[in-house]
Amino acid sequence: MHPDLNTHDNMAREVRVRFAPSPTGPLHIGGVRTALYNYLFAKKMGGKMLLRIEDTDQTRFVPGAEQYIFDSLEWCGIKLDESPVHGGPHAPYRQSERKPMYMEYALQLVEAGHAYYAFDTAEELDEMRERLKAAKVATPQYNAITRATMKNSLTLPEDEVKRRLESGDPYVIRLKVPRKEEIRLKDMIRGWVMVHSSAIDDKVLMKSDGMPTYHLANIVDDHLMEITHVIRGEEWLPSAPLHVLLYRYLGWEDTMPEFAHLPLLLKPDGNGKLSKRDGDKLGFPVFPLNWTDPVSGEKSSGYREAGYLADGFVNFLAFLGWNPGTQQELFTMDELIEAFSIERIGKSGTRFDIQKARWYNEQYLRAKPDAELAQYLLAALPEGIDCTPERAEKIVSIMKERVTFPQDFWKEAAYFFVAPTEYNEQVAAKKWSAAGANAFIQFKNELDSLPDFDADTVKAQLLQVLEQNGLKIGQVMQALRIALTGVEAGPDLMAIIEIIGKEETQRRIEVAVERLSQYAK
RNA sequence: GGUCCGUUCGUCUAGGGGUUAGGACACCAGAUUUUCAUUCUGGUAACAGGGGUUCGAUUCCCCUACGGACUACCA
Repeated sequence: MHPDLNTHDNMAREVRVRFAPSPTGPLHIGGVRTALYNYLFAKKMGGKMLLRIEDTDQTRFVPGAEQYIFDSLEWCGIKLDESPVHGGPHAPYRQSERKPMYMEYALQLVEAGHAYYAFDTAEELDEMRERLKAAKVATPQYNAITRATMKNSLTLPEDEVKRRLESGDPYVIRLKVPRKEEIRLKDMIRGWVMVHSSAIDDKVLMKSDGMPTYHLANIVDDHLMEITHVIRGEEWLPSAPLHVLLYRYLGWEDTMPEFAHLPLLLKPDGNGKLSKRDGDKLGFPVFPLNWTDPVSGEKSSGYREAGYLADGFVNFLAFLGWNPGTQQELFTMDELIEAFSIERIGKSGTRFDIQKARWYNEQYLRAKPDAELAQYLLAALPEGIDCTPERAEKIVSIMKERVTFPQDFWKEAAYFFVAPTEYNEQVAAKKWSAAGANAFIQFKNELDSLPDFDADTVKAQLLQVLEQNGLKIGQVMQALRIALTGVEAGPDLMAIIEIIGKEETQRRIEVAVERLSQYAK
Protein backbone atom coordinates (compact mmCIF):
# COMPACT_ATOMS: atom_id res chain seq x y z
CA MET A 1 0.00 0.00 0.00
CA HIS A 2 1.08 3.53 -0.67
CA PRO A 3 2.21 5.44 2.36
CA ASP A 4 0.51 8.50 0.91
CA LEU A 5 -1.96 10.44 2.94
CA ASN A 6 -4.81 9.82 0.57
CA THR A 7 -4.41 6.11 0.52
CA HIS A 8 -5.04 3.82 3.33
CA ASP A 9 -5.86 0.24 3.91
CA ASN A 10 -9.54 -0.37 3.56
CA MET A 11 -9.14 -4.09 3.19
CA ALA A 12 -10.14 -4.84 6.70
CA ARG A 13 -13.27 -2.74 6.56
CA GLU A 14 -16.56 -3.97 5.24
CA VAL A 15 -17.32 -2.24 1.97
CA ARG A 16 -20.10 0.27 2.40
CA VAL A 17 -21.23 2.48 -0.45
CA ARG A 18 -24.06 4.91 -0.79
CA PHE A 19 -26.23 6.35 -3.47
CA ALA A 20 -27.13 9.87 -2.39
CA PRO A 21 -29.62 11.55 -4.68
CA SER A 22 -31.43 14.78 -4.13
CA PRO A 23 -35.23 14.56 -4.24
CA THR A 24 -35.56 17.46 -6.64
CA GLY A 25 -37.42 15.64 -9.37
CA PRO A 26 -37.35 12.33 -11.14
CA LEU A 27 -34.10 10.40 -10.90
CA HIS A 28 -32.47 10.53 -14.26
CA ILE A 29 -30.80 7.73 -16.09
CA GLY A 30 -27.28 8.81 -15.20
CA GLY A 31 -28.26 8.67 -11.56
CA VAL A 32 -29.68 5.22 -12.06
CA ARG A 33 -26.39 4.11 -13.53
CA THR A 34 -24.49 5.59 -10.61
CA ALA A 35 -26.76 3.69 -8.25
CA LEU A 36 -26.25 0.53 -10.27
CA TYR A 37 -22.46 0.78 -10.19
CA ASN A 38 -22.56 1.39 -6.46
CA TYR A 39 -24.77 -1.62 -6.04
CA LEU A 40 -22.69 -3.89 -8.26
CA PHE A 41 -19.54 -2.89 -6.44
CA ALA A 42 -21.06 -3.35 -2.99
CA LYS A 43 -22.42 -6.78 -3.81
CA LYS A 44 -19.26 -7.85 -5.59
CA MET A 45 -17.31 -6.97 -2.47
CA GLY A 46 -19.84 -8.55 -0.17
CA GLY A 47 -20.63 -5.16 1.29
CA LYS A 48 -23.58 -2.91 1.94
CA MET A 49 -25.49 -0.54 -0.29
CA LEU A 50 -27.18 2.42 1.30
CA LEU A 51 -29.46 5.11 0.08
CA ARG A 52 -29.24 8.53 1.63
CA ILE A 53 -31.60 11.33 0.69
CA GLU A 54 -29.73 14.61 0.31
CA ASP A 55 -32.51 17.08 0.89
CA THR A 56 -30.57 19.92 2.44
CA ASP A 57 -31.94 22.38 -0.09
CA GLN A 58 -35.45 22.89 1.11
CA THR A 59 -36.27 25.25 -1.70
CA ARG A 60 -35.83 22.50 -4.25
CA PHE A 61 -37.92 19.87 -2.58
CA VAL A 62 -40.31 18.17 -4.99
CA PRO A 63 -43.15 16.07 -3.61
CA GLY A 64 -43.07 12.52 -4.89
CA ALA A 65 -39.44 12.64 -5.93
CA GLU A 66 -38.28 10.48 -3.07
CA GLN A 67 -40.88 7.83 -3.74
CA TYR A 68 -39.86 7.96 -7.38
CA ILE A 69 -36.28 7.17 -6.39
CA PHE A 70 -37.36 4.13 -4.40
CA ASP A 71 -39.64 2.91 -7.15
CA SER A 72 -36.93 3.33 -9.76
CA LEU A 73 -34.32 1.40 -7.82
CA GLU A 74 -36.77 -1.33 -7.02
CA TRP A 75 -37.78 -1.65 -10.65
CA CYS A 76 -34.12 -2.04 -11.59
CA GLY A 77 -33.59 -4.71 -8.98
CA ILE A 78 -31.19 -2.60 -6.93
CA LYS A 79 -31.71 -3.74 -3.38
CA LEU A 80 -30.88 -1.46 -0.50
CA ASP A 81 -29.41 -2.59 2.78
CA GLU A 82 -30.00 0.69 4.56
CA SER A 83 -32.27 3.58 3.59
CA PRO A 84 -34.98 5.88 4.91
CA VAL A 85 -37.51 3.09 4.42
CA HIS A 86 -35.35 0.09 5.30
CA GLY A 87 -33.82 1.80 8.28
CA GLY A 88 -30.39 0.80 9.48
CA PRO A 89 -27.77 1.34 12.17
CA HIS A 90 -27.09 4.91 11.08
CA ALA A 91 -30.63 6.20 10.79
CA PRO A 92 -31.99 8.64 9.92
CA TYR A 93 -31.03 8.47 6.25
CA ARG A 94 -32.58 11.78 5.27
CA GLN A 95 -30.26 14.72 5.73
CA SER A 96 -33.12 17.01 6.66
CA GLU A 97 -33.74 14.70 9.62
CA ARG A 98 -30.06 14.77 10.53
CA LYS A 99 -30.01 18.56 10.62
CA PRO A 100 -29.05 18.84 14.32
CA MET A 101 -25.92 16.77 13.77
CA TYR A 102 -24.06 19.03 11.39
CA MET A 103 -23.53 22.24 13.32
CA GLU A 104 -21.32 20.48 15.83
CA TYR A 105 -18.81 19.65 13.12
CA ALA A 106 -18.97 23.09 11.56
CA LEU A 107 -18.25 24.57 14.98
CA GLN A 108 -15.42 22.14 15.46
CA LEU A 109 -13.88 23.52 12.29
CA VAL A 110 -14.41 27.10 13.42
CA GLU A 111 -12.73 26.40 16.72
CA ALA A 112 -9.80 24.75 15.00
CA GLY A 113 -9.42 27.80 12.78
CA HIS A 114 -10.41 25.98 9.62
CA ALA A 115 -13.72 27.72 9.19
CA TYR A 116 -15.25 31.10 9.98
CA TYR A 117 -18.51 32.99 10.20
CA ALA A 118 -19.50 35.19 7.29
CA PHE A 119 -22.23 37.80 7.34
CA ASP A 120 -22.20 39.04 3.79
CA THR A 121 -25.53 39.53 2.13
CA ALA A 122 -26.34 38.19 -1.31
CA GLU A 123 -26.01 41.74 -2.64
CA GLU A 124 -22.58 42.14 -1.11
CA LEU A 125 -21.45 38.90 -2.63
CA ASP A 126 -22.69 40.00 -6.03
CA GLU A 127 -20.90 43.28 -5.65
CA MET A 128 -17.70 41.51 -4.80
CA ARG A 129 -17.94 39.30 -7.90
CA GLU A 130 -18.74 42.28 -10.11
CA ARG A 131 -15.82 44.18 -8.70
CA LEU A 132 -13.43 41.31 -9.33
CA LYS A 133 -14.77 40.75 -12.80
CA ALA A 134 -14.24 44.42 -13.60
CA ALA A 135 -10.70 44.06 -12.31
CA LYS A 136 -10.24 41.16 -14.76
CA VAL A 137 -9.79 38.56 -12.08
CA ALA A 138 -9.93 35.15 -13.73
CA THR A 139 -12.06 33.46 -11.13
CA PRO A 140 -13.96 35.81 -8.88
CA GLN A 141 -14.41 33.92 -5.68
CA TYR A 142 -14.60 34.18 -1.94
CA ASN A 143 -11.12 32.98 -1.08
CA ALA A 144 -7.93 33.50 0.88
CA ILE A 145 -7.45 36.90 -0.71
CA THR A 146 -10.93 38.30 -1.03
CA ARG A 147 -12.15 37.15 2.36
CA ALA A 148 -10.11 39.99 3.81
CA THR A 149 -12.41 42.48 2.15
CA MET A 150 -15.66 40.88 3.28
CA LYS A 151 -17.74 40.86 6.41
CA ASN A 152 -16.68 37.83 8.37
CA SER A 153 -15.25 36.74 11.68
CA LEU A 154 -11.77 37.11 10.27
CA THR A 155 -12.19 40.79 9.45
CA LEU A 156 -14.76 42.01 11.94
CA PRO A 157 -13.81 42.85 15.51
CA GLU A 158 -14.41 40.00 17.88
CA ASP A 159 -17.09 41.80 19.85
CA GLU A 160 -19.04 42.64 16.72
CA VAL A 161 -18.97 39.03 15.62
CA LYS A 162 -20.21 38.05 19.02
CA ARG A 163 -22.93 40.69 18.95
CA ARG A 164 -24.10 39.66 15.48
CA LEU A 165 -24.25 36.00 16.42
CA GLU A 166 -26.13 36.72 19.61
CA SER A 167 -28.59 39.08 18.00
CA GLY A 168 -29.49 36.45 15.46
CA ASP A 169 -27.96 38.12 12.41
CA PRO A 170 -28.03 35.74 9.46
CA TYR A 171 -24.69 34.12 8.88
CA VAL A 172 -23.03 31.25 7.11
CA ILE A 173 -19.99 29.25 8.05
CA ARG A 174 -17.32 29.06 5.41
CA LEU A 175 -14.35 26.77 5.08
CA LYS A 176 -11.05 28.60 5.35
CA VAL A 177 -9.27 27.17 2.35
CA PRO A 178 -5.50 27.64 2.51
CA ARG A 179 -3.96 30.06 0.05
CA LYS A 180 -1.18 27.93 -1.27
CA GLU A 181 -1.42 24.21 -1.01
CA GLU A 182 -1.32 21.35 -3.43
CA ILE A 183 -4.16 18.94 -2.74
CA ARG A 184 -3.84 15.44 -4.08
CA LEU A 185 -6.44 12.80 -4.25
CA LYS A 186 -6.41 9.35 -5.66
CA ASP A 187 -9.29 8.46 -7.89
CA MET A 188 -9.83 4.79 -8.57
CA ILE A 189 -10.66 5.52 -12.17
CA ARG A 190 -8.37 8.41 -12.97
CA GLY A 191 -5.38 7.93 -10.74
CA TRP A 192 -3.82 10.84 -8.94
CA VAL A 193 -5.54 14.16 -9.38
CA MET A 194 -3.76 17.30 -8.25
CA VAL A 195 -5.49 20.57 -7.55
CA HIS A 196 -4.11 23.77 -6.14
CA SER A 197 -6.03 25.20 -3.21
CA SER A 198 -6.16 28.58 -4.92
CA ALA A 199 -8.61 27.05 -7.36
CA ILE A 200 -11.03 26.34 -4.55
CA ASP A 201 -13.13 29.01 -2.92
CA ASP A 202 -14.16 29.31 0.70
CA LYS A 203 -17.13 27.04 0.32
CA VAL A 204 -20.17 27.63 2.48
CA LEU A 205 -20.49 24.76 4.94
CA MET A 206 -23.53 25.90 6.90
CA LYS A 207 -26.22 27.94 5.20
CA SER A 208 -28.03 30.82 6.84
CA ASP A 209 -31.12 28.65 7.23
CA GLY A 210 -29.16 26.34 9.53
CA MET A 211 -28.86 23.58 6.99
CA PRO A 212 -25.48 22.27 5.90
CA THR A 213 -24.48 22.43 2.26
CA TYR A 214 -23.83 19.28 0.30
CA HIS A 215 -20.13 19.55 0.96
CA LEU A 216 -20.33 19.40 4.73
CA ALA A 217 -23.29 17.06 4.98
CA ASN A 218 -21.79 14.60 2.56
CA ILE A 219 -18.52 14.36 4.45
CA VAL A 220 -20.12 14.17 7.87
CA ASP A 221 -22.61 11.55 6.80
CA ASP A 222 -20.15 9.48 4.84
CA HIS A 223 -17.91 9.43 7.87
CA LEU A 224 -20.65 8.64 10.35
CA MET A 225 -22.13 6.02 8.07
CA GLU A 226 -18.70 4.45 7.63
CA ILE A 227 -18.73 4.76 3.87
CA THR A 228 -15.63 3.13 2.37
CA HIS A 229 -16.03 4.07 -1.30
CA VAL A 230 -17.62 7.10 -2.87
CA ILE A 231 -18.74 6.29 -6.38
CA ARG A 232 -20.35 9.29 -8.01
CA GLY A 233 -20.51 11.29 -11.23
CA GLU A 234 -17.57 13.13 -12.70
CA GLU A 235 -19.28 16.44 -12.07
CA TRP A 236 -18.04 16.05 -8.49
CA LEU A 237 -14.41 15.74 -9.40
CA PRO A 238 -13.64 19.47 -9.18
CA SER A 239 -14.95 19.62 -5.63
CA ALA A 240 -13.33 16.39 -4.49
CA PRO A 241 -10.15 18.15 -3.30
CA LEU A 242 -12.35 20.31 -1.11
CA HIS A 243 -13.80 17.16 0.38
CA VAL A 244 -10.32 15.88 1.06
CA LEU A 245 -9.61 19.10 2.93
CA LEU A 246 -12.74 18.61 4.98
CA TYR A 247 -11.76 15.07 5.95
CA ARG A 248 -8.36 16.34 6.92
CA TYR A 249 -9.58 19.24 9.05
CA LEU A 250 -12.19 17.08 10.71
CA GLY A 251 -9.46 14.62 11.60
CA TRP A 252 -10.94 11.77 9.60
CA GLU A 253 -8.36 11.41 6.88
CA ASP A 254 -7.30 7.97 7.99
CA THR A 255 -10.75 6.59 7.30
CA MET A 256 -11.49 8.75 4.30
CA PRO A 257 -13.35 6.77 1.63
CA GLU A 258 -11.78 6.03 -1.70
CA PHE A 259 -13.16 7.95 -4.64
CA ALA A 260 -14.29 6.81 -8.03
CA HIS A 261 -15.62 9.49 -10.36
CA LEU A 262 -17.71 8.04 -13.13
CA PRO A 263 -17.57 9.33 -16.70
CA LEU A 264 -20.68 11.23 -17.64
CA LEU A 265 -23.51 10.10 -19.85
CA LEU A 266 -23.53 12.38 -22.87
CA LYS A 267 -26.26 13.26 -25.32
CA PRO A 268 -26.21 11.16 -28.52
CA ASP A 269 -24.52 13.98 -30.42
CA GLY A 270 -21.89 14.22 -27.71
CA ASN A 271 -22.92 17.77 -27.09
CA GLY A 272 -23.15 18.05 -23.32
CA LYS A 273 -24.24 15.72 -20.62
CA LEU A 274 -27.60 14.07 -20.58
CA SER A 275 -29.78 16.06 -18.26
CA LYS A 276 -33.19 15.98 -16.72
CA ARG A 277 -34.18 18.89 -18.85
CA ASP A 278 -33.76 16.77 -21.95
CA GLY A 279 -37.01 15.01 -21.05
CA ASP A 280 -38.29 13.44 -24.22
CA LYS A 281 -36.68 15.96 -26.54
CA LEU A 282 -34.02 13.55 -27.71
CA GLY A 283 -36.51 10.96 -28.88
CA PHE A 284 -36.03 8.63 -25.96
CA PRO A 285 -36.75 8.76 -22.24
CA VAL A 286 -34.13 10.03 -19.83
CA PHE A 287 -36.01 8.69 -16.83
CA PRO A 288 -36.54 5.13 -15.66
CA LEU A 289 -40.24 5.60 -14.93
CA ASN A 290 -42.96 7.93 -16.07
CA TRP A 291 -43.07 11.18 -14.19
CA THR A 292 -45.57 13.98 -13.93
CA ASP A 293 -44.30 17.21 -12.52
CA PRO A 294 -46.48 18.03 -9.52
CA VAL A 295 -46.35 21.74 -10.19
CA SER A 296 -46.38 22.21 -13.94
CA GLY A 297 -48.15 18.95 -14.70
CA GLU A 298 -45.57 18.30 -17.38
CA LYS A 299 -45.23 14.64 -18.22
CA SER A 300 -42.00 12.79 -18.98
CA SER A 301 -41.88 9.25 -20.19
CA GLY A 302 -39.91 6.48 -18.56
CA TYR A 303 -38.23 3.33 -19.78
CA ARG A 304 -40.57 1.04 -17.90
CA GLU A 305 -43.69 2.45 -19.49
CA ALA A 306 -42.02 2.70 -22.89
CA GLY A 307 -41.76 -1.07 -22.83
CA TYR A 308 -38.21 -1.65 -21.71
CA LEU A 309 -37.75 -4.71 -19.55
CA ALA A 310 -35.95 -4.07 -16.29
CA ASP A 311 -33.26 -6.72 -16.74
CA GLY A 312 -32.44 -5.59 -20.27
CA PHE A 313 -32.40 -1.97 -19.20
CA VAL A 314 -29.98 -2.74 -16.39
CA ASN A 315 -27.76 -4.78 -18.70
CA PHE A 316 -27.71 -1.91 -21.17
CA LEU A 317 -27.00 0.65 -18.49
CA ALA A 318 -24.17 -1.39 -17.01
CA PHE A 319 -22.42 -1.37 -20.37
CA LEU A 320 -22.56 2.40 -20.67
CA GLY A 321 -19.08 3.12 -19.42
CA TRP A 322 -18.13 -0.31 -18.17
CA ASN A 323 -17.34 -3.59 -19.86
CA PRO A 324 -16.33 -7.00 -18.61
CA GLY A 325 -13.37 -7.35 -20.95
CA THR A 326 -14.89 -10.48 -22.48
CA GLN A 327 -17.10 -11.01 -25.51
CA GLN A 328 -20.17 -11.63 -23.39
CA GLU A 329 -22.92 -9.06 -23.90
CA LEU A 330 -25.85 -10.49 -21.99
CA PHE A 331 -25.66 -10.43 -18.23
CA THR A 332 -28.12 -11.09 -15.46
CA MET A 333 -27.79 -8.93 -12.38
CA ASP A 334 -25.94 -11.73 -10.59
CA GLU A 335 -23.55 -12.08 -13.51
CA LEU A 336 -22.98 -8.33 -13.54
CA ILE A 337 -22.15 -8.44 -9.85
CA GLU A 338 -19.74 -11.29 -10.43
CA ALA A 339 -18.03 -9.58 -13.37
CA PHE A 340 -18.00 -6.03 -12.07
CA SER A 341 -14.90 -4.12 -11.14
CA ILE A 342 -14.17 -0.42 -10.92
CA GLU A 343 -10.91 -0.94 -12.80
CA ARG A 344 -12.90 -1.73 -15.91
CA ILE A 345 -14.86 1.50 -15.90
CA GLY A 346 -13.83 3.76 -18.76
CA LYS A 347 -12.50 7.28 -18.35
CA SER A 348 -14.24 9.12 -21.13
CA GLY A 349 -17.78 10.36 -21.43
CA THR A 350 -20.26 7.96 -22.91
CA ARG A 351 -22.71 8.94 -25.59
CA PHE A 352 -26.13 7.58 -25.16
CA ASP A 353 -27.25 5.16 -27.87
CA ILE A 354 -30.89 4.18 -27.76
CA GLN A 355 -30.41 1.63 -30.57
CA LYS A 356 -28.38 -0.52 -28.25
CA ALA A 357 -31.09 -0.30 -25.62
CA ARG A 358 -33.62 -1.53 -28.15
CA TRP A 359 -31.39 -4.42 -29.11
CA TYR A 360 -30.98 -5.45 -25.50
CA ASN A 361 -34.71 -5.30 -25.08
CA GLU A 362 -35.25 -7.60 -28.03
CA GLN A 363 -32.78 -10.09 -26.61
CA TYR A 364 -34.42 -10.13 -23.22
CA LEU A 365 -37.91 -10.20 -24.62
CA ARG A 366 -37.21 -13.26 -26.74
CA ALA A 367 -35.60 -15.05 -23.87
CA LYS A 368 -38.72 -14.78 -21.76
CA PRO A 369 -41.07 -17.76 -21.54
CA ASP A 370 -44.15 -17.57 -23.74
CA ALA A 371 -46.43 -17.76 -20.75
CA GLU A 372 -44.92 -14.56 -19.40
CA LEU A 373 -45.03 -12.77 -22.74
CA ALA A 374 -48.65 -13.86 -23.18
CA GLN A 375 -49.52 -11.76 -20.16
CA TYR A 376 -48.40 -8.64 -22.00
CA LEU A 377 -50.67 -9.43 -24.89
CA LEU A 378 -53.60 -10.32 -22.67
CA ALA A 379 -53.20 -7.11 -20.71
CA ALA A 380 -53.21 -5.05 -23.88
CA LEU A 381 -56.38 -6.51 -25.35
CA PRO A 382 -59.13 -3.93 -25.72
CA GLU A 383 -62.45 -4.36 -23.99
CA GLY A 384 -64.63 -6.96 -25.65
CA ILE A 385 -61.85 -9.05 -27.10
CA ASP A 386 -61.35 -12.35 -25.37
CA CYS A 387 -58.42 -14.66 -25.59
CA THR A 388 -57.41 -17.72 -23.67
CA PRO A 389 -53.92 -17.81 -22.19
CA GLU A 390 -53.14 -20.82 -24.39
CA ARG A 391 -54.03 -18.92 -27.53
CA ALA A 392 -52.09 -15.86 -26.39
CA GLU A 393 -49.05 -18.07 -25.83
CA LYS A 394 -49.29 -19.44 -29.35
CA ILE A 395 -49.47 -15.92 -30.75
CA VAL A 396 -46.52 -14.54 -28.81
CA SER A 397 -44.42 -17.59 -29.59
CA ILE A 398 -44.60 -16.89 -33.32
CA MET A 399 -44.48 -13.11 -32.92
CA LYS A 400 -41.66 -12.60 -30.47
CA GLU A 401 -38.89 -12.75 -33.07
CA ARG A 402 -40.28 -9.63 -34.65
CA VAL A 403 -41.12 -7.30 -31.78
CA THR A 404 -39.04 -4.96 -29.67
CA PHE A 405 -41.50 -4.09 -26.92
CA PRO A 406 -44.29 -5.94 -25.16
CA GLN A 407 -46.83 -3.49 -26.49
CA ASP A 408 -45.82 -4.46 -30.02
CA PHE A 409 -47.60 -7.76 -29.56
CA TRP A 410 -51.00 -6.15 -29.73
CA LYS A 411 -49.93 -3.59 -32.32
CA GLU A 412 -48.49 -6.22 -34.62
CA ALA A 413 -50.86 -9.05 -33.89
CA ALA A 414 -54.25 -7.38 -33.89
CA TYR A 415 -55.24 -9.39 -36.97
CA PHE A 416 -55.34 -12.52 -34.86
CA PHE A 417 -58.38 -11.02 -33.21
CA VAL A 418 -59.90 -8.67 -35.73
CA ALA A 419 -60.45 -9.38 -39.42
CA PRO A 420 -58.77 -6.87 -41.72
CA THR A 421 -60.98 -3.95 -42.63
CA GLU A 422 -58.58 -2.75 -45.25
CA TYR A 423 -55.88 -4.35 -47.29
CA ASN A 424 -52.45 -3.28 -48.37
CA GLU A 425 -53.59 -2.02 -51.77
CA GLN A 426 -50.14 -1.89 -53.28
CA VAL A 427 -49.43 -5.51 -52.63
CA ALA A 428 -52.96 -6.49 -53.58
CA ALA A 429 -52.63 -4.76 -56.92
CA LYS A 430 -49.43 -6.58 -57.59
CA LYS A 431 -50.16 -10.04 -56.23
CA TRP A 432 -53.88 -10.59 -56.45
CA SER A 433 -55.08 -12.71 -59.38
CA ALA A 434 -58.28 -14.34 -60.57
CA ALA A 435 -56.57 -17.71 -60.66
CA GLY A 436 -55.35 -17.28 -57.14
CA ALA A 437 -58.75 -16.17 -55.92
CA ASN A 438 -60.33 -19.26 -57.44
CA ALA A 439 -57.79 -21.45 -55.72
CA PHE A 440 -58.44 -19.70 -52.41
CA ILE A 441 -62.17 -20.39 -52.73
CA GLN A 442 -61.49 -24.04 -53.43
CA PHE A 443 -59.05 -24.16 -50.54
CA LYS A 444 -61.62 -22.52 -48.29
CA ASN A 445 -64.27 -25.07 -49.23
CA GLU A 446 -61.97 -28.02 -48.74
CA LEU A 447 -61.03 -26.86 -45.27
CA ASP A 448 -64.31 -28.42 -44.07
CA SER A 449 -63.17 -31.92 -45.00
CA LEU A 450 -59.85 -31.70 -43.12
CA PRO A 451 -59.45 -34.27 -40.33
CA ASP A 452 -57.37 -31.87 -38.25
CA PHE A 453 -56.91 -28.14 -38.36
CA ASP A 454 -53.25 -27.52 -37.74
CA ALA A 455 -50.58 -25.70 -39.71
CA ASP A 456 -49.15 -28.85 -41.31
CA THR A 457 -52.47 -30.27 -42.41
CA VAL A 458 -53.64 -26.93 -43.74
CA LYS A 459 -50.40 -26.44 -45.61
CA ALA A 460 -50.61 -29.82 -47.25
CA GLN A 461 -54.12 -29.03 -48.34
CA LEU A 462 -53.16 -25.67 -49.74
CA LEU A 463 -50.26 -27.16 -51.66
CA GLN A 464 -52.60 -29.73 -53.12
CA VAL A 465 -55.11 -27.13 -54.24
CA LEU A 466 -52.40 -24.99 -55.77
CA GLU A 467 -51.03 -27.93 -57.68
CA GLN A 468 -54.44 -28.74 -59.08
CA ASN A 469 -54.71 -25.16 -60.25
CA GLY A 470 -51.25 -25.10 -61.74
CA LEU A 471 -50.06 -22.45 -59.30
CA LYS A 472 -46.84 -22.15 -57.43
CA ILE A 473 -46.74 -21.23 -53.79
CA GLY A 474 -44.64 -18.15 -54.40
CA GLN A 475 -47.22 -16.74 -56.79
CA VAL A 476 -50.10 -16.67 -54.33
CA MET A 477 -48.88 -16.65 -50.76
CA GLN A 478 -48.62 -12.89 -50.55
CA ALA A 479 -52.13 -12.57 -51.86
CA LEU A 480 -53.45 -15.05 -49.34
CA ARG A 481 -51.57 -13.26 -46.58
CA ILE A 482 -53.17 -9.97 -47.55
CA ALA A 483 -56.55 -11.67 -47.65
CA LEU A 484 -56.17 -13.06 -44.16
CA THR A 485 -54.27 -10.31 -42.37
CA GLY A 486 -54.53 -7.26 -44.56
CA VAL A 487 -50.80 -6.65 -44.24
CA GLU A 488 -47.81 -7.73 -46.25
CA ALA A 489 -45.58 -9.03 -43.52
CA GLY A 490 -45.88 -11.39 -40.60
CA PRO A 491 -45.04 -14.82 -39.28
CA ASP A 492 -45.69 -18.10 -41.01
CA LEU A 493 -49.13 -17.89 -42.64
CA MET A 494 -50.06 -21.47 -41.87
CA ALA A 495 -49.43 -20.84 -38.20
CA ILE A 496 -51.66 -17.78 -38.41
CA ILE A 497 -54.40 -19.86 -40.03
CA GLU A 498 -54.14 -22.47 -37.32
CA ILE A 499 -54.54 -19.82 -34.64
CA ILE A 500 -57.40 -17.86 -36.15
CA GLY A 501 -59.25 -21.10 -36.86
CA LYS A 502 -61.20 -22.64 -39.69
CA GLU A 503 -64.36 -20.56 -39.64
CA GLU A 504 -62.50 -17.26 -39.39
CA THR A 505 -60.15 -18.30 -42.17
CA GLN A 506 -63.04 -19.18 -44.41
CA ARG A 507 -64.85 -15.98 -43.61
CA ARG A 508 -61.80 -13.83 -44.31
CA ILE A 509 -61.15 -15.54 -47.63
CA GLU A 510 -64.73 -14.94 -48.70
CA VAL A 511 -64.62 -11.30 -47.77
CA ALA A 512 -61.25 -10.74 -49.40
CA VAL A 513 -62.21 -12.40 -52.66
CA GLU A 514 -65.19 -10.12 -52.77
CA ARG A 515 -63.39 -6.97 -51.72
CA LEU A 516 -60.31 -7.48 -53.87
CA SER A 517 -62.08 -8.59 -57.03
CA GLN A 518 -61.11 -5.34 -58.72
CA TYR A 519 -57.53 -6.55 -58.71
CA ALA A 520 -58.33 -9.95 -60.23
CA LYS A 521 -56.45 -10.24 -63.45
C1' G B 1 -11.92 33.16 -19.17
C1' G B 2 -9.83 29.92 -15.13
C1' U B 3 -9.28 24.89 -12.93
C1' C B 4 -9.85 19.79 -13.64
C1' C B 5 -10.94 15.48 -16.71
C1' G B 6 -10.91 13.18 -21.30
C1' U B 7 -9.84 11.61 -26.95
C1' U B 8 -9.36 3.61 -30.72
C1' C B 9 -14.60 2.19 -36.41
C1' G B 10 -20.94 6.47 -36.87
C1' U B 11 -21.89 4.57 -31.44
C1' C B 12 -20.35 1.39 -26.97
C1' U B 13 -15.67 -0.59 -26.44
C1' A B 14 -11.15 -4.63 -26.30
C1' G B 15 -6.14 -4.21 -26.82
C1' G B 16 -1.38 -2.54 -25.97
C1' G B 17 6.08 -0.74 -27.63
C1' G B 18 6.50 -5.15 -33.15
C1' U B 19 -1.30 -7.39 -33.90
C1' U B 20 -4.22 -8.74 -40.65
C1' A B 21 -5.90 -3.24 -34.28
C1' G B 22 -10.63 -7.75 -31.90
C1' G B 23 -16.02 -7.72 -30.40
C1' A B 24 -21.08 -5.58 -30.03
C1' C B 25 -24.94 -2.04 -31.91
C1' A B 26 -26.08 0.42 -36.39
C1' C B 27 -25.36 0.14 -41.69
C1' C B 28 -24.54 -2.64 -46.49
C1' A B 29 -24.45 -7.36 -49.30
C1' G B 30 -25.40 -12.58 -49.84
C1' A B 31 -27.81 -17.23 -48.11
C1' U B 32 -32.37 -19.33 -46.08
C1' U B 33 -37.78 -18.36 -46.18
C1' U B 34 -44.60 -18.11 -48.46
C1' U B 35 -43.63 -12.19 -47.04
C1' C B 36 -41.36 -9.27 -43.23
C1' A B 37 -38.52 -10.31 -39.24
C1' U B 38 -35.34 -13.90 -37.14
C1' U B 39 -31.04 -16.84 -38.15
C1' C B 40 -26.40 -17.68 -40.80
C1' U B 41 -22.24 -15.84 -43.81
C1' G B 42 -19.54 -11.83 -45.53
C1' G B 43 -18.44 -6.51 -45.89
C1' U B 44 -17.64 -1.01 -45.18
C1' A B 45 -15.48 1.49 -41.04
C1' A B 46 -11.04 3.68 -35.99
C1' C B 47 -5.89 4.62 -32.94
C1' A B 48 -7.42 13.60 -33.34
C1' G B 49 -2.76 16.39 -35.11
C1' G B 50 2.44 17.65 -34.25
C1' G B 51 6.85 16.81 -31.78
C1' G B 52 9.90 13.69 -28.91
C1' U B 53 11.80 8.68 -26.38
C1' U B 54 12.86 4.10 -29.08
C1' C B 55 15.67 -0.26 -33.78
C1' G B 56 10.24 0.31 -33.74
C1' A B 57 4.76 3.97 -31.17
C1' U B 58 -1.78 3.48 -31.86
C1' U B 59 0.47 2.08 -27.01
C1' C B 60 5.24 6.03 -23.00
C1' C B 61 6.29 11.72 -22.53
C1' C B 62 5.29 16.88 -24.13
C1' C B 63 2.54 20.44 -26.96
C1' U B 64 -1.68 21.73 -29.87
C1' A B 65 -6.62 20.92 -31.30
C1' C B 66 -11.20 19.28 -30.02
C1' G B 67 -14.82 17.62 -26.40
C1' G B 68 -16.74 17.53 -21.45
C1' A B 69 -17.32 18.88 -16.25
C1' C B 70 -16.89 22.53 -12.63
C1' U B 71 -16.65 27.70 -11.59
C1' A B 72 -24.08 29.22 -5.98
C1' C B 73 -26.05 30.13 1.02
C1' C B 74 -27.87 23.53 -5.78
C1' A B 75 -26.78 18.98 -5.25
